[in-house]
Amino acid sequence: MKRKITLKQIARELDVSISTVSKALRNSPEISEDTKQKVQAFAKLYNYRPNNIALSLKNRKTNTIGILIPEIVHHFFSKVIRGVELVANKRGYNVIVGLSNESFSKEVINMEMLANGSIDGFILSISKETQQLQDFHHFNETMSQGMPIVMFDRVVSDINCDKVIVDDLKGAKNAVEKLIKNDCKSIALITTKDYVSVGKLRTQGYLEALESHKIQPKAELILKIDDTLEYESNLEALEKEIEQLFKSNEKIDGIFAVNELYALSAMKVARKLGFDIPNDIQVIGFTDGVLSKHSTPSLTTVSQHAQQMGERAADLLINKLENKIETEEEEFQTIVIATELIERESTK
Amino acid sequence: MKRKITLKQIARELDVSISTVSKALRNSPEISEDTKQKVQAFAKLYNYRPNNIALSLKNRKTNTIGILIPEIVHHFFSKVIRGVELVANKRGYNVIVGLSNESFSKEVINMEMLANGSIDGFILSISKETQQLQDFHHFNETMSQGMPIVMFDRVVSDINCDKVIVDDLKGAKNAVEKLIKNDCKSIALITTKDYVSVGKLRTQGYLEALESHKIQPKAELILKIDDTLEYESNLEALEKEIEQLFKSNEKIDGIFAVNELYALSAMKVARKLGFDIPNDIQVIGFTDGVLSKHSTPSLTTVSQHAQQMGERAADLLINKLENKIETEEEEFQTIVIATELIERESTK
DNA sequence: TTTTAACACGAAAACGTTTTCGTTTGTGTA
DNA sequence: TACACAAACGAAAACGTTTTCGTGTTAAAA
Repeated sequence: MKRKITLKQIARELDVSISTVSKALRNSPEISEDTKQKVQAFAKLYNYRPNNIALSLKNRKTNTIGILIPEIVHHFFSKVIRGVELVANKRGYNVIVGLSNESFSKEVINMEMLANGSIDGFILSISKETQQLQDFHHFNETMSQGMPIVMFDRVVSDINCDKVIVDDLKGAKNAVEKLIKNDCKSIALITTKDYVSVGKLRTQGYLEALESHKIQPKAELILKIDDTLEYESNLEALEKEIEQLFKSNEKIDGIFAVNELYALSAMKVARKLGFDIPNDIQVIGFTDGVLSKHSTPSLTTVSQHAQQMGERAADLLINKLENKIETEEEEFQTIVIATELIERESTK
Repeated sequence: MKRKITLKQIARELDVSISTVSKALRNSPEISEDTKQKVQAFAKLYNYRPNNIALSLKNRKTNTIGILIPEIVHHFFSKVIRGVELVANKRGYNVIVGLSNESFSKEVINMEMLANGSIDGFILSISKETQQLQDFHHFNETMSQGMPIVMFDRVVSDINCDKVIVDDLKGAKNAVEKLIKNDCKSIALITTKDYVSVGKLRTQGYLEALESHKIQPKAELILKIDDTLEYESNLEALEKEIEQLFKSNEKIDGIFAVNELYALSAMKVARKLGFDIPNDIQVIGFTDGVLSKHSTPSLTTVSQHAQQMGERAADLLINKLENKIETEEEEFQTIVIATELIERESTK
């Protein structure tokens, strides 16, 4: 087991100085052709590669970006990671992943671990608990130390940093308007409690769509789920709530759900109650998941272009890292990714 | 924007040496109580944290593990990552992610990037292209430089390293035996071409199950899909092939598919042809995906315990990293994770 | 022959730590 | 008084690079 070879070892073997080796390998004109050839040949033979850690220390730059997300077993987030990885790799960066598991403290700890030199900047989406607590000191501290942050999807408007978001409001509005155009008269909304920023915006989109078509929103058609619970393990409870919704509002003929699972559950319950989709009830979800595509009937959804979000976020961050012009009064961008309504079988 | 504070700065401010600061912060008995208090207070005030990169360089240890997988938008792999991250974090390690995108060259490049000091060891699952090419030099080179590797799921038996695998053969055999017990007389297999190691093993499990029940396997009941194509984009082609399978074998009453999508497609086609699941045809898939749980009917599957695989792999790697007893003739383990048949609606 | 300039290379600092091994000071002992 | 010894601290090396700034040698110019 031969350890990796270093400049020092090459220098000793060839009886030259470390500086000479370094320069020879970088093809410096200071070094004679003879020496260059000798050194380069030797380096190739022993498969020399500069040590990244030493480079990072010297350059005070790791060429690594940290991505901090609430959950990785999640179609949306993994697609974002793919986008980030794609451009990061293309631009010579590595990606280090931290998971907050929706917990505030894990988010803070993870940030601190990574902020101590391991990475050059952050791409992150904040945890639910952080959204509830409204405690953002760790973001501010990190940024005040000169480490740039790009937030995506779940962002916090009070913080001054680059952001990549999806147009939740407009996406939701379009979806609901689609239902209205398709002749739905009584459209229910299945959403989350309001502290989830995206849930709130999508709810607002629903309301605006109704309003702009002179439809009076009814409180009993809006079901707000408490999603601090893991959904996967609380499917039955969710389905019960939805069933209740259907039973107390018999005229429901359209459903807009703020995520995939709510939409799927709604379809399942509807079918169980004897409704036909899309003839009796039309359903639209908000997501980028696999379930929508493969469910029966397949689900019409508002696509968020998750991978593109990741790509844009990575480009934003790397641009900032490489243009450190140290211009005081820096400015931050917010990129809004347009949503797209993907029509499938759950709507007419 | 104040940069992170260093030992040197603290030393200068307090008019002591760097060594004293370092020792004071680590509570060395060499330093007087007075000085310790002074230094520690100052450090706390300025939120001093040692620089990870400098530590890595000094200790020749990064406390970071690299995970290299073919694809991240994939339920199985993301669950593995979650497992890895979980124990890595608990044991004080960070996780850096590389994606090969099923490409040999990207796998090699990613390995080389990370092997140059960025990480202490690898957890990986090899790409399809690498499996086809049977070119494993990069693994051998990496290991010969003293960097440990743990392979999971898609492993290569010729390479001597720690491995975490699922008992593909037995899992498949159990599944098929379940179908046999459920009175299936004509069981079809939907699998991949043989170069995919797991596909091959699962096929073998299918054959062994038949054999042990004195059932003669029929070539026409075995459909081998070329999965070099992205499945998602070639769904129709896949469904055509399956439809053909059904039409030329009218007596099929059971299906074992080596992954989720094949199973789902089979169900879809079966329904389209007027079969009832599970009464006319029973279906079992092999996977850990979300689709199985939420499809209608929900799919009986062989679960691979992906997260557990990740956890075991991480423990294996970290143990090796921390027990570097430099005993020549080191030995490698292969951990086999038992599969579990999760019965849902697609079987009786 | 002397001066100059190009050439080829080496020494050393720097990045931020930790740790080993002095060195100084003060105190107690012979 | 001389000596040993502990206490408290500092200098320096080391991890592996890159880069700046010498420095010595040689060949060309004066």
